[in-house]
Amino acid sequence: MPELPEVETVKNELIPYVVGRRIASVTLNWEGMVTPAAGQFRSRLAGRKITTITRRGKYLIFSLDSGDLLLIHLRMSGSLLVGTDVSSPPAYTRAVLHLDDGNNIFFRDPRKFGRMRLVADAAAVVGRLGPEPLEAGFTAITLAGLLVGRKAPLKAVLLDQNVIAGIGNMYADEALFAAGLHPLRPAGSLKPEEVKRLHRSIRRVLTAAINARGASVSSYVRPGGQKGQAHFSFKVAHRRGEKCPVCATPLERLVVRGRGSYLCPKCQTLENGDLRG
DNA sequence: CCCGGAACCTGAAGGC
DNA sequence: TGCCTTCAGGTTCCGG
Repeated sequence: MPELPEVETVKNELIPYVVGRRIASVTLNWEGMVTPAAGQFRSRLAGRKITTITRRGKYLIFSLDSGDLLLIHLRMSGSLLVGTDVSSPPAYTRAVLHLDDGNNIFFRDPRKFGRMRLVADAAAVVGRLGPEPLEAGFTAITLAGLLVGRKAPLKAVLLDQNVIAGIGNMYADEALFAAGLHPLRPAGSLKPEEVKRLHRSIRRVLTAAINARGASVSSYVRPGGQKGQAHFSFKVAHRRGEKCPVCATPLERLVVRGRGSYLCPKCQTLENGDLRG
């Protein structure tokens, strides 16, 4: 699933193909994925030059010379693929941005969850997102302030995009394991030392995943079609039944707020202040 | 405001 | 082998 490291990788690898190019035209095979409606979406994009691509949380933001912003969210199964052959697009291609140099951006998305929104003001979509966890300003003190007073499970708070932007199910599990914290710990119950460990773990896990070009556990691939490598370094995510790499206890999966959560029951206990991790 | 659950989708995996 | 059910999870919406 595309989370912060996957979206960051897609952004970095799309930039050489896209920045400075014009969108010649747009093909929509699934009109439900765009806002505003298809006609206006196409006409406002046609002929526009893409000046930059940035990322905010799990959103890709294409800046256009018209002042409009194209916000793309890959959700569960989306990927953006670069190619020149329009006659044989990737399977499940829902939209195509045809560029003025013969390249095309294919939005492949088997489950049709992905979305593209064309807006004049990005804040309307991303304005409520929490801080970027890899920015310098995101300190252990920042994190402590976000967790204080919350009774919700730690895992649920990490997944809340309005608290911290970009963490999804896989990296929440990996960060919690690295910090030795149980996903059901009430978020506000962490001691300062535990918050520090969690802060360090979040940044290490996300940085390592970006360096590995993302995790291809599902249908995620990079714009050139290559897979990422980050999942080979996962300690617990999607490894039910395997042994904990630290203590060899069989890993478990439980459901937290409807999300499958992988953990080591020995390294990640519910007891307040257990510093095993 | 907070929480939980359904809905959106469809391929993959598991059960019988 | 094949049909049927369940699972997967990012986000939004709705009810309590």
